[in-house]
Amino acid sequence: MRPSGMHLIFLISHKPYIPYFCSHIYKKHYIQLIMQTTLSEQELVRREKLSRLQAAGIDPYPAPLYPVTHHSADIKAAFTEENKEAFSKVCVAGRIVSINDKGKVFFIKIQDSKGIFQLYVKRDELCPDEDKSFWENVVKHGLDLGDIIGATGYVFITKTGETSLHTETITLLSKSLKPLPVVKRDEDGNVHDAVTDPEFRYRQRYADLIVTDGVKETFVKITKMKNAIREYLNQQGALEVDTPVLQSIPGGAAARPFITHHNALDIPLYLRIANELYLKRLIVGGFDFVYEFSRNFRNEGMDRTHNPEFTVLEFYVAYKDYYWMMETTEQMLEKVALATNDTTVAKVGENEINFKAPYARVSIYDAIKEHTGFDISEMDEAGLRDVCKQLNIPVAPSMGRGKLIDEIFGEKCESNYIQPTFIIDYPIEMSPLTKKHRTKAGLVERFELMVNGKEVANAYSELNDPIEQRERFEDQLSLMERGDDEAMFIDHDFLRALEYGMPPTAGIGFGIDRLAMMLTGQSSIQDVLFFPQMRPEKG
RNA sequence: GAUUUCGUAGCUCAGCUGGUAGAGCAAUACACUUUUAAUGUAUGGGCCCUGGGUUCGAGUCCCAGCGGAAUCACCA
Repeated sequence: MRPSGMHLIFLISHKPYIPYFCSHIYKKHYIQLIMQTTLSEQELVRREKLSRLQAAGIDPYPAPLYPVTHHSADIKAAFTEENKEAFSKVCVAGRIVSINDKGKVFFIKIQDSKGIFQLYVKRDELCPDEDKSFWENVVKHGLDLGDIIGATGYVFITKTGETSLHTETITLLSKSLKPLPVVKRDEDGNVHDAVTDPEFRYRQRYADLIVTDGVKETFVKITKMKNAIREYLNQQGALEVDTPVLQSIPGGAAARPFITHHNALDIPLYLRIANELYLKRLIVGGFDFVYEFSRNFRNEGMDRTHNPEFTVLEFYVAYKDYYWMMETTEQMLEKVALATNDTTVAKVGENEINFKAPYARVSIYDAIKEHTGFDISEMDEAGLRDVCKQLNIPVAPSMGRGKLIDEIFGEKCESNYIQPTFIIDYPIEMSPLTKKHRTKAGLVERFELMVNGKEVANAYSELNDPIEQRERFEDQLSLMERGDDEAMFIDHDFLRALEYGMPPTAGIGFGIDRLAMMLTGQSSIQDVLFFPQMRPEKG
């Protein structure tokens, strides 16, 4: 039978802040969450330890800065018996990840931002006098896995050969009240009892970062990748810009938007599905080369390659065309891959993908001919429907010629392009913002970059004829009337901008999360987003 | 949205054809002054996801719900 204390309810002393717009249901849910948090045995033990530390005059959450001088990995890399003088006064800090209690000696491993480092903590060193209360109260009975501590001392190498800190002082910097999952690593580097539950890992990414090997490294790589992209573009003279996330007309892509409401204006607003139309307005305004890492929002399904919010890098360059853009793309990706992984080859599952330029260029008609045997270049909508039927591809009546071709390609061709490949010259119906092909009737100057069977980038010679752009928008409108809920709206302000005159321009959008997946070898988008979208936790 | 599958201690996981729960790590206590997945001894810890049903009896079987994952559909 548990003592009643085990059922302690964690009460908050002040009134919880509940946002005024919360519905009654959310309010109820929120209060339940706070009031019904029952503590586990171990959580209670930690709270008791906290009280005992405070009673002993130790502040478990001290305010002053802690003068850290070294990081774990730096000491391990630099320390030798010969230069030990340089490590005679060292101050480190980190989270306790293991405590090995040897009686009057503790081996405590702390994890800092660069790795794990061992503290050798001897009772008579910390408490040289008769008074051993600090040892008893803090080291022996006050510390837990997960606590953040600081330590000073000198570096040495133990009998077993591990570079360690001979500890002279220990300071508790933050008491941990919630036990972390315990993951053990043996001397061969094998991990035991790793946390594999995706729900835990994604919901509590903070804990995942502490406990799961390689997670931090993945995100560091992603930042490197983005930095390399910025560096490349900045060197080309590009200007990084910001454009609206809240838009009254969600344009630039075919997708279902999230809708929200602006109270003061009393109008609906949409979270952007793309930033394309705004970047082109800036080209009209006289910038030659602009880019933006655009967080886009699409109200569609989610799975291992789709998150409701995701990042697209778009850039637009005046006086260029899509051929120029292909060259720029392959040059940039080669450099970015190299900067991220020190090699142009990325391993994704079974496949080795080489980002070294140049990449193959295949027209979409050739791709379809190669993988299905059908030459559809001259076919009308009825012919395409017949081909889809023969290929067992389900189609909807709302689909026009362009969409049908897209279906055939997506179904039968896309997955075959493992190495980076430009698929070029798309049918006009599926590209309402793209310039007509200079020589091939019915096609536009557009390419998609396929890598590992997935679309990574989409680019074109931008349509800058305002009259034709208006007609293309109107075609979209008729698609909408046929029932295509992803067809584009007419953006009159964008048309007005084009009427002032936009130089010939090449533009591209990169799926940054997908690129991140490939360059870090992850197979799900959740593993390249710190906080992937999840269903709300139940109360 | 559809199908399949999973949900047991803080963590990783056992639990057979139904008989009201086990291990390792973590926790608590003790021992051990250079350990390394430390060790030894002892102890505590479970609304077996939730709600129904079948049954003398359900962690186990059935139904519904919640949550996760995989596959498919839509999309990047």
